[in-house]
Amino acid sequence: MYTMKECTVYKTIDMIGKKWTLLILLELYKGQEKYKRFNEIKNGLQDITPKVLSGRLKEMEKIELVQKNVDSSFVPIKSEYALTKKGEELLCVVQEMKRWGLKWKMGNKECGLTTCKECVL
Amino acid sequence: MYTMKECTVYKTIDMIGKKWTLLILLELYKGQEKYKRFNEIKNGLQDITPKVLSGRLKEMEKIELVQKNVDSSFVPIKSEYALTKKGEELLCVVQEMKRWGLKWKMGNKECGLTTCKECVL
DNA sequence: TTTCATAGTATACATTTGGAAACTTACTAG
DNA sequence: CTAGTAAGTTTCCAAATGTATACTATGAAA
Repeated sequence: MYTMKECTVYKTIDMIGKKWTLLILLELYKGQEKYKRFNEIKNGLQDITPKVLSGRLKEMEKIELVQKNVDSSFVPIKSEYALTKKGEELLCVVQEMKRWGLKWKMGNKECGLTTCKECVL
Repeated sequence: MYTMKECTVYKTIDMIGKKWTLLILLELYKGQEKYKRFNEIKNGLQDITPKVLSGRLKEMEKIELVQKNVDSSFVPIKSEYALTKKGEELLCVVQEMKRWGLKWKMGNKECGLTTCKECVL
């Protein structure tokens, strides 16, 4: 018999539906550099606490949305995070959210690009 | 100064990011009838409790994703829910999730249609 | 020697969600 | 009178999640 848990959408939401996950994804996408450091992400997402960010990044690494590189030859140690292909392809979900959010105005002006790497809105 | 809370994506996730919201949306979309009754939705989403469903439907009505009609001439009372235009247009987000979920296989076979109104996967 | 920075971890606590189960109201059917 | 149904509500509890604050290691700089 059919169960909810077999539903693709259900499974997907289960993977990416937690608070911050998609916002971290978007933050990693922004800017011109592929890799971002822990504190860069943290500062971009102002309200996130290191505990939560650290937790989410680990989950995201595990399900292969994010790839982590550690360079311990640096002092202080240098950790970098980037989107994987799988993670990058999730951006279309974020873009649809943005498109929808802009259309059903929530006080924001449209920058014109749902795929803009620069604007913050 | 710029705050996270002004971000369109952030605001959108805040509105629709809670557990069950998108699944209820999808459930309302399924089938041939525009309107669905409380217990139909509940049965479609097996694991949802009436408390949670009731709560989500109210939130969704408030932000105008869902339209509710009550016909109290019926016995027992008849409540029906349908997607609004605003709600319907959120389905593209769900569709992108489905597309992504199918591409990065999670054990499901593709039905071929991300917009299928019938299949459960 | 004290301070600073990075990239977190640890601890304690508060708040938010969600879930299970029983209960409610109104009317109808047997 | 009892049972049943629809559409929830209520209560209580557990788990997930978030927050604040402090702390860690390492080495460089002042």
